[in-house]
Amino acid sequence: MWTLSTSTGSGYHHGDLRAALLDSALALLNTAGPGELSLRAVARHAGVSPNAPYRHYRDKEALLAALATRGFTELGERLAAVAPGKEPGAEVIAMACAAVDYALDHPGVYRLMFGQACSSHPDTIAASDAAIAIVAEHIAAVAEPERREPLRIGIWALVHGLSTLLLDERLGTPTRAEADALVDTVVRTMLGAGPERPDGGSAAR
Amino acid sequence: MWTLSTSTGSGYHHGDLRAALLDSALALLNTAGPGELSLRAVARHAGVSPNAPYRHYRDKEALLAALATRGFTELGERLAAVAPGKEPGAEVIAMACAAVDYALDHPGVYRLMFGQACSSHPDTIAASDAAIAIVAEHIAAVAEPERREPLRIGIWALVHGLSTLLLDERLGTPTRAEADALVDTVVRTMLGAGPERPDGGSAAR
DNA sequence: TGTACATCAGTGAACGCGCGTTCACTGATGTAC
DNA sequence: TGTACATCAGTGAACGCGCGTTCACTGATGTAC
Repeated sequence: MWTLSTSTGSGYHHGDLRAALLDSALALLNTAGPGELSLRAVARHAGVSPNAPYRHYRDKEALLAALATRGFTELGERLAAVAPGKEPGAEVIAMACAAVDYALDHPGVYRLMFGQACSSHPDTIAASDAAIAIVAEHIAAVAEPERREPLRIGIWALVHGLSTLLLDERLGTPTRAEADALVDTVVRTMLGAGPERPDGGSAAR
Repeated sequence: MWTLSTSTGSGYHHGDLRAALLDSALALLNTAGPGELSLRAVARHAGVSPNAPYRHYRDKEALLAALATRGFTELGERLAAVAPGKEPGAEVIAMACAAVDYALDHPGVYRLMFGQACSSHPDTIAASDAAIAIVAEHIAAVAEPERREPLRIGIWALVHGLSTLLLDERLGTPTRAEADALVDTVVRTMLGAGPERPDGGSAAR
């Protein structure tokens, strides 16, 4: 049985090239940025001839869009998985940290997701909107109505800014733990929460 | 008199190719992102043969580094030009807006400045540090010492995030005036200032 | 002032490269009888 | 159960392209005498 070939199964000639190509692209993207990524290199990495990808993706752009879509879906899952904190403000801070963590875990995909290239594909946009909605939902629970929209955008921008500055090594070259601590401190400070966190302690707003 | 050929003068064969190439690169960069920019295209735009640039820049990277350096210098000038507001917090907000404005005025160069490519060249780093120092200086006048560092990074990240989200049309496609208003509101909200600004009015912290 | 010469900014042709994509194909898999 | 056939995932060669960079050169400018 072979329905529409998602990442399950390992059947035919290669197995599941469609998924393998996505994995290869992800791996290569974490080495060089999108734009430097070539379809031929993806095929090479998957151990397949340069034109094999065309069996599964209409062109290079389609493969990148699929990868970006997967990225937004995974990011959304991480955001949704943030455990509800004791105080509502703590959740927002945890989500901010989770988002930066995602960027640090998948630098290449993150750059692709927020780059210029992939704003077009409808699937990607849908996945992106879903991730944003999760954040918006949590903010709605924390802030009075007229501050929600600017807060949502501001937090999104803060997180995105921290992610890209860290990825591009504009904030030095901290270890992962140092980066996490930095993000926590910066987000708490910006949101007006106490600068320290004696374990689950004093939260925002 | 021809000292070391900065952007002055219009003398020899072309005039001042060194500066003209920078201008061409800037113009092209605002159309396509860095990475898509080719040295040949820059030469073409400047009306010159493909190898003429090598007379003035060692290679493509050197030209991009020079452009990024110029970008950071101009950004620094804008930041330094922010008129002192009545209240100290207002200055920081004005600088944030000025920085986003710079990004919107020079999308291509901005992307180059903060992209992965140009973190290496010493001149670029120096110009970048100078711009950051200006912001740090103003923040020092506003916040108590232990909050300065996270505030500096947070504001930098917020501004950078807003800039890139706007440039990549992740916040819709606002007009310039709408974008300016959005930035003002978001920055004020994030910094805990009043959401409205009845002209030079209620400022931050 | 006039001429020979040095300088050096820009030219034109060429190199080798990797790219995205298309073409006709091959060969393994599954299916009908 | 065995055989002919359809399907379709992947191959190998080739296309035209623009790229960064190097080479030997040309021709305008400035300078020494």
